[in-house]
Amino acid sequence: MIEAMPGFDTKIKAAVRRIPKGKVATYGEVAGAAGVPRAARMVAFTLKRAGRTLPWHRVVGAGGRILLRGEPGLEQRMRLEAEGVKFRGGRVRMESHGVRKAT
DNA sequence: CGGGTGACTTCCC
DNA sequence: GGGGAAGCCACCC
Repeated sequence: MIEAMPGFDTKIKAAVRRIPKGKVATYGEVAGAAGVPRAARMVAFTLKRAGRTLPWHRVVGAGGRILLRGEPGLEQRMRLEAEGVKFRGGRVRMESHGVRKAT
């Protein structure tokens, strides 16, 4: 109703945008929110294509690992920390920031 | 329409 | 904990 089933990348953007500040979501989560849990790769690719119009830095890999390499990955970690996200080793504390419930 | 690609995920050693 | 391989999906040319 409020939407007419837009393209995938559109849903990805919407999902990423609704990630609360100080929290992070995995590609799989975002993909799931978009309707296809297995399209995690697509999420990453779409995010890149989307550009900086969304909080892409709130999207991390499974387990809270930053998959980005080089500068962008470093920047992402810095941004997350700036939002209050805590890291352990080189991973986000999904137990506290994971949108998903901790088991 | 077909093929290549990727910021993925998961399993196994 | 680290490395390698396979599977999956949608986008782009």
